[in-house]
Amino acid sequence: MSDLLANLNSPQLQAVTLPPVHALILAGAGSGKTRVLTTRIAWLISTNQVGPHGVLAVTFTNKAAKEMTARLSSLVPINVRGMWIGTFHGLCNRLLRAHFREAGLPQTFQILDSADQLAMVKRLLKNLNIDDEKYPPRELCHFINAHKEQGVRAAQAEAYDNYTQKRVEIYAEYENQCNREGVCDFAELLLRCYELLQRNEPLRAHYQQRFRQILVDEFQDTNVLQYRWLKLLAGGGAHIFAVGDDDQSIYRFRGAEVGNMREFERDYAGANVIRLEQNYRSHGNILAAANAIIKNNRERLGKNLWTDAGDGEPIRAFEAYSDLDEARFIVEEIRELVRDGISPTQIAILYRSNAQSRVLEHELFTKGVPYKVYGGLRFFERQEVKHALAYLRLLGNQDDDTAFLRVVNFPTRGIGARSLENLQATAHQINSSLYNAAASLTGKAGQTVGAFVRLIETLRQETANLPLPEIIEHVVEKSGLAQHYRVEKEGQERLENLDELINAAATFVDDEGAIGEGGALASFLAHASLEAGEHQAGEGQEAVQLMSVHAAKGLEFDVVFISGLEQGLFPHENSVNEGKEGLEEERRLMYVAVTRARQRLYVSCAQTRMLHGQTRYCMPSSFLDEIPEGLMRKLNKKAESAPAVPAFGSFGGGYAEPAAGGLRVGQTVEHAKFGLGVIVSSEGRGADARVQVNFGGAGMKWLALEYAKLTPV
DNA sequence: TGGGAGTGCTTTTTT
DNA sequence: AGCACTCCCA
Repeated sequence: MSDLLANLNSPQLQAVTLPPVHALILAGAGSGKTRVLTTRIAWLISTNQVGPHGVLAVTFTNKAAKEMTARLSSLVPINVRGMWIGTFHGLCNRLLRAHFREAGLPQTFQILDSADQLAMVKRLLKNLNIDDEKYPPRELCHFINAHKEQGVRAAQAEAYDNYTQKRVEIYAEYENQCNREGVCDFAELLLRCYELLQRNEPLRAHYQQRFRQILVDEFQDTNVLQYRWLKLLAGGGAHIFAVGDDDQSIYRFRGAEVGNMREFERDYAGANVIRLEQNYRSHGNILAAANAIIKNNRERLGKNLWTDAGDGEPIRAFEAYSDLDEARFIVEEIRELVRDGISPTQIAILYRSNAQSRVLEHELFTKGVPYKVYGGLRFFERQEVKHALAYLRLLGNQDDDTAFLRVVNFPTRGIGARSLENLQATAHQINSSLYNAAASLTGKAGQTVGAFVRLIETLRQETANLPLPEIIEHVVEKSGLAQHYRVEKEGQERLENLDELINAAATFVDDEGAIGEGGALASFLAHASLEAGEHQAGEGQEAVQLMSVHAAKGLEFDVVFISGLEQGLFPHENSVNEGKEGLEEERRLMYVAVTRARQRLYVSCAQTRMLHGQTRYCMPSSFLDEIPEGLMRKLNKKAESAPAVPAFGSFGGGYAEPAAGGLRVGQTVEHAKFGLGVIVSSEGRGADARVQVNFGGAGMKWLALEYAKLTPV
């Protein structure tokens, strides 16, 4: 016990040893959040205030859930296996599997990932003869998800105009289709689970009695429905221990509701609020910069991080001529750091958008620096893996039209668009799944599709009673997938991934041991949908880490480079256009980026950047101005290296003479209304001369030189 | 049926 | 620039 609580600081200790009450822990970056959370659980269990059985711990990512489980089992000698520690989606899935009948789902219901959802919406639009230009499928997905995340079904959705009315109708059709097929999208898992508990009194009472202590990680990322779900579960007198940091809320764009933190304080008026403000991660200058930046946000619960680690090094700032120049600078610094003995794994390059990684990768590759990029395509999202999974899904649930369409003609077996149109029409008529409609099909289509259905039947018979990995092996082989990739020119890697899928299944069976409701296949498929990533190869490799700022949340490194700090990129113009809220979210993102660094932080920007195949001229990010000068050391090159900025008119209008007043492309200018901007291009001459100016936040403008007053800066 | 050419989009991302 | 998607022709 004393071991458990040793080395906690006073607020941490206070949080961990609170009596069973509602509590909100405002945990700043690097303040020992995960430690407090896990120690709290361990303390509650080891002091017999709750059994492992009575704990419900919720996280957002599988990684966080795994880490919590691992740490917990090292803290207390209990079997953490059966404990309810997981992601919102994972836990809801578990609950729905256990009570599939009450939830109105087939036992082997399958989970649609975002790509599956999009495919289904597209299919629906086609069937309903709706113009997908007027109703873009992506927007519809967002519309549907946003409603579900607010707990709103199509039947309750409000529409004040015809356009929205139509979207609600599509939403309703989508719900029907999902029900017909017996599939759930991600948001559905939560909503379905919530409704089940709300509607089913005995079930609710059961879980309310069971979970006495509910702990939530990253509470600032919860959406409306998730918070309601928590409140519902806690409704029988359980206590909620919520840990979060409003300053690190960076998922508003996907429905996260920072307001939940204030709401929590209001809903549980007696809740204890404890602030963890001592940072154990970063040196003083880095922390001071982070604090100075986040201070500019108005909507905050208030919190100021401090450290007793000393000031440390100044923040290094670099303004490059171009993105390539910036990449060169970063890679040069890294090579020096590595020569000085810093481990490459302790060096991270962060960027706002994934597209920025390209230049950096190129430069790292050229200089022979090993690196690893996080983000991008995940294992279970690869096409060959999705194909294999689609066959497996059909074995488990033949009504899964998405899976059906994915593989009915892959590898090709002579089933063309014509046949499928017929099939879909028939299915629509007799209100059945495509699979079942196949029997009613006549002619050539009937034969080819019939052969496919028989293939699935045969596979089902042949694999019944086989262990999971062998099922997959058999299906991959007999479906023709393996042969297809064997023949394909670039198929080798895909074949390897299919082997890897079989391995993943073997590992899954070993790890999970117990087979959940609906058998090994169903639970493996759920696992594949819910845990699309984490399958990172070469984890322990000595490589520099490249990732988006979002992906870096929760991680820390000795040395961090924040690249591309340019107005319009970071903060991103799309966010800035969303107004104050958008800008504040970008600022929180910057805060997250800065607080990843332990010892040394670099911030850099470029005057020009290739974006979407075009050169853009940029101004330094306003966030750079928010870092106090005294904390920074500027490392800019001397002017001797030739500026990458072309002279005025060297492209665009073909205007050879420099314009009056020393204006040229790349020149920073000031405008009375739009503020500071950079000249991007020019056209015309004399009285017709116009320049295009990037004003960052105020946008891109064409201005006539004769009228607009532009002062060179 | 399937490949090649043409078209359009492009912030962040977990589940 | 790069990628996904569509369309059209052999």
